[in-house]
Amino acid sequence: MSKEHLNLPKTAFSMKANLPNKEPQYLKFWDKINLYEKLRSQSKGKEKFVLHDGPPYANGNIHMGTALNKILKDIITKFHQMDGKDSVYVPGWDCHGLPIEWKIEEQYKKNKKNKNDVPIIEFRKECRDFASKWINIHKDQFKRLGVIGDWENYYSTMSFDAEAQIVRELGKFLKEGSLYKGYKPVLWSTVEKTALADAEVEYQDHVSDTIYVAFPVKKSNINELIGSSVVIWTTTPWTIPANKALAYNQSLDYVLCEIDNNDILENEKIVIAKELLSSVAKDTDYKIKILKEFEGKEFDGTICSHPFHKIGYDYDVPMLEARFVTTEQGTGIVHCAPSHGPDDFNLCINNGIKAIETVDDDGRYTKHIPIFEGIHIFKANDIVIEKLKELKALLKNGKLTHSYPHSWRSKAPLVHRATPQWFISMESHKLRDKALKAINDTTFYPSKGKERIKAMIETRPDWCVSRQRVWGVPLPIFISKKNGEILIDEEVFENIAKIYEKEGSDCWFEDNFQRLLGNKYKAEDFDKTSDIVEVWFDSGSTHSFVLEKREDLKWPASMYLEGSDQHRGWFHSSLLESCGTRGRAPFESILSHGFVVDGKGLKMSKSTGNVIAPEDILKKYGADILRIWVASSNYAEDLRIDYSILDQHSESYRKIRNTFRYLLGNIQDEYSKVDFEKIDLNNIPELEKYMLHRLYVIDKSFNEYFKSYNFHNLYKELLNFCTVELSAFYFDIRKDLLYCDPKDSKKRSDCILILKVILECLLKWFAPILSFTTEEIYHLIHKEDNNGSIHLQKFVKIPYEWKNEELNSKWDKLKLIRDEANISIESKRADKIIGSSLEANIEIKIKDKDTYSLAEKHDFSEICITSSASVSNDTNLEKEIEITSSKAVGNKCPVCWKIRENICERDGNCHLS
RNA sequence: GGGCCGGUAGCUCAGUUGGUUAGAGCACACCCUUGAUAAGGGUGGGGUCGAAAGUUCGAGUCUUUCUCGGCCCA
Repeated sequence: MSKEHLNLPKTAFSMKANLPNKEPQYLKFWDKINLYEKLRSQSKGKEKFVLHDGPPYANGNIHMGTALNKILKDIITKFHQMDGKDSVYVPGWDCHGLPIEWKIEEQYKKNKKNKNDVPIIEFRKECRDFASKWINIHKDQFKRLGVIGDWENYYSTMSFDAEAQIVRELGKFLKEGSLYKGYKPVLWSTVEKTALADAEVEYQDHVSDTIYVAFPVKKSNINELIGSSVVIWTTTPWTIPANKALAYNQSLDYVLCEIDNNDILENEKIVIAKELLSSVAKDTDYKIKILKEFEGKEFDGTICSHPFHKIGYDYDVPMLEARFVTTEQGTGIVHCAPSHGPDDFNLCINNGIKAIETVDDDGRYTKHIPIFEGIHIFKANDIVIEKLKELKALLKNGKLTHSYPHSWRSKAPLVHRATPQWFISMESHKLRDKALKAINDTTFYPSKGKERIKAMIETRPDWCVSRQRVWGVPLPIFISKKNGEILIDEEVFENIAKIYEKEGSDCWFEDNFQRLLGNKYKAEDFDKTSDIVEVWFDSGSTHSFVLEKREDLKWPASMYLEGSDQHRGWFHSSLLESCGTRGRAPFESILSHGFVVDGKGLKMSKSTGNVIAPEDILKKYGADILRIWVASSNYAEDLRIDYSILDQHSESYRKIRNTFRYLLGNIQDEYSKVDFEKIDLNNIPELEKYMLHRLYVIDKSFNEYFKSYNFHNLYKELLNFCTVELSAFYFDIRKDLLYCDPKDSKKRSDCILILKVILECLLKWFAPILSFTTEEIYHLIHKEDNNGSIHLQKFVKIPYEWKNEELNSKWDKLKLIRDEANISIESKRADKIIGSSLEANIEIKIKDKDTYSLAEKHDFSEICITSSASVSNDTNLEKEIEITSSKAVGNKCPVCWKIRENICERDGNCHLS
């Protein structure tokens, strides 16, 4: 008997995947057939699923986080597409902003060029070119991951229509009146007369004046405090005139004390933190006696007077609870000048105290600072100290050398200074309430995202949308020279937008801005602001210039999908922008994923040396392995990755690949579509019927998992199906039939039919994840469909009739018997009595009558792959099942390799082929 | 420092309202097979569920503290 007479598997589907080399061919193919266009035209009129792309910043190569994000988006997009929707994905990029400006300035630095010598428009052009360059690089990197989208017509925040629409959006807030002018501290250089970004700051040692200042208590729930003074310590005496509040920590203990020299202060009793008592005593050289101890939380409701209350500073200075107050230095009570520190600003704004313009561009006190107006802040310390002494408010002064921010350019010390900024109010037009309601109307995956963003919206201050930079959309604000009022006229905003649509926003920076104003107003009557819009407003508006503007999309989006940091970023800004302008969220659902960390759960960083680049993975494993990693990881938590984890996934991939290979080999790559509805369930073997039931069950949970975006369980289900139910069970049992039966026997044909069914199911189930491999298989079995693609297919519809719970529970029992048989065979194998299971005969004894009557109808030599099997009933058994195996004696059939005493009916069966 | 989240076998993950001896796949070990062959099958070992305390007849599950890690804020 020669092997040619057997029906051995034969397929062109290689065992070795060679993904890194093969995948790029499919990228070219998708390009060639214009897959994206095909998908759109094919699904015209179908219900839309729009996953709106959160724009990555067009700067630097992609990293694992971006790869994860894009693959996850692609998997979801493909799932919905195959589910029968028109699932549209339009990628986008965020282009404006400081990091790009910074990159260009760095290049200037290298070339010894001065930024101030370069015209703004030229500088902006360089920024634009820089962003364009990275968009193109990103595009190729994202495509390589197998992501299908409208790469030709992507969106960007720097496109002319985007810049125009951003103006229109701001116009809506201006018109409504929720966009107002306020003040906020920024790091300011009085030398360069400009605000500096964090990246432009250098820290150097600096000698500062230090002062202990007493604030008389005016009102308190602790009676003993009346007539005492709360003492603060600061290294910036010049900010004392701008003081508006004091901060304490409710979890610290405080003391009321008496100091030995009662002539120096207005009040002889002082209040400081208990823990800092000795350091204050040492610092000031006073003897301090404790009169009373109390907890920080008792400060609640306490109001002090300003140390200058006698000379016109007669406002209340409330004591506010703040966690940033520590006992590292000072007195445990911190002086707050909302115009001169970010902590101070935030604490005060949350308590209804706004920052004002206390210091002008040159560094001189403004009219809001009585007595000191016109004095330069760098010369003010001595004057302030003198005044404090005079008014008996100074406990002690000294000097301190500490690390202090300086300008990287001029090396001059910087200050926090409140500058005019533009804010969107959270309250004036109920933006906070609208946003909170919108959160409730949104579905979150995972659900914990809801609480996270809710907590932020509940407590966030007004949204500052202005920045003192140049690479961005200019704030479309004109201020009347006559009365200082903002020009609010929709016609003007629309006029600007129309101009931007044609030529972009560069024209804002031209000296003559008459044409921006149109004919209605005269340029000479107005000042033009020089601020740009902060980039979160840009990206928060993408819904308006992408979702609303494009015919192929819909508003609101079906889903926004980003890393969990975007609860404060894009989810947040999009929510506010849309609630402010349209009263609802621009998304129906939000899916947030965790961060990529290394195999130990630590964040990736260059210094730790645990960074893995997507490029390395693509080269070594291929995109499909990376896609498996995405699908199999639980995105609700952080996602671990290292080479051992990838090795493991690539092992699983091989298992899946070989499952396909078995299917393809046995149908000899000759696939024909099976009409699921037409399978005659009463006319196929029970095992095949059982497999159809299994397909039904898997499909059901597949759909449940997909609908809840539970991919790691979905993937696990599919992988287990391949491993446990197919490879180790069904395929193993059916090898005998497939290899040894006549090619056209009824039973074998039935099996082949089921293999085709399984192939189609698996191929489609895996397609959104294994985008390349499933395409390879699709083309192997659809040679007629040259320009087709697996990604143009729909998921299978499994007939309800395939469901057969009764059969399922029956086979659960039969499988238990099979397990027992394997254990019995294994013991004989260990004793070297038998090798392969076909060398065994098994004798099955069953205690339970019902189980016996169920089992006796089956050929266990087939189920257990042995040469023979007997089944008998023995109610006297101790165990439920008892199986003895023995070495089969006789002749090995050259065809089916079963060992029989008689000649096997398959021996010499020459009509096999 | 604060807010939110998490820590279950080497790895990826299950573990319903607290209820038998905590599961699966992969990996690993050993064996078989050589007709899915750089494949396939079988058997098996492996976990003080991050730590401690508490509530309870009973805790992976509830409470508190601690610890490690992540994101955001400061």
